[in-house]
Amino acid sequence: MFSGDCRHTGLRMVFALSRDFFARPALAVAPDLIGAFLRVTSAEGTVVLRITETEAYHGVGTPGPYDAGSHSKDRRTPRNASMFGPPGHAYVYFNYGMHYALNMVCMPEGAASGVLVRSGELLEGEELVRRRRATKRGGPLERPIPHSHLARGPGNLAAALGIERDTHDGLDLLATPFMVEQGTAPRKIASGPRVGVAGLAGGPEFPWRFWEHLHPTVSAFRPGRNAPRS
DNA sequence: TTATCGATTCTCT
DNA sequence: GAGAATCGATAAA
Repeated sequence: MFSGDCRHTGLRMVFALSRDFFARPALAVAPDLIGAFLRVTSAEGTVVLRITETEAYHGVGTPGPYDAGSHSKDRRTPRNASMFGPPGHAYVYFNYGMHYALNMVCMPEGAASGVLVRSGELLEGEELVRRRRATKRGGPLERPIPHSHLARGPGNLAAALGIERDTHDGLDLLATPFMVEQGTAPRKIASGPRVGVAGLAGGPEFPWRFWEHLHPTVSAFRPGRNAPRS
């Protein structure tokens, strides 16, 4: 499923994912993104990580069961507008009063669908990420963050990449400052209920979370309120 | 190992 | 005004 333009960046050949890759339901895209590389550039520098955990969210216009856990389950609002935009763009939202989260928009324009990028393995830019994480915590850390936890969980991943709604919501993922590239295939992909999603949509009927089996960067599972246990 | 709780503010009803 | 696609610390088991 990996395809796209080929170009040279220094010594490395880079295969950017294609627009068509994202023009599918998020449920199909989410497992295919495990192992892909995500590159984000800013004035401070570049961070590259390998995606190890994703979740699919469907909204209006996307085939499949009604997804009550999705921000775009019923209608377009100012917050979720990017989710209805063209595929291969970013949907960034602010949550719990302190965290940003990054989604990759799927399906053709007009239909709402997105993949939440939950965790990644840091490949480049560790020093910058450590600085950003320390800044977010309001000062020097009492204990250094383990390498595998630097982009573990959606809030931490957004902080590691320096992503905020004002600056990144709606931007193209296939152009600077983003770039989503073909990566290295995971050994094994596991799936299960989504994290923190309330009700039936957070239960085993919706195994819409995907991760690389046994990978240390994958975040801990937390059931949502009233989510049925399997 | 698992459970609970506080921090903090946006979004939608 | 209620609840939220979270995180990390601390308490309990």
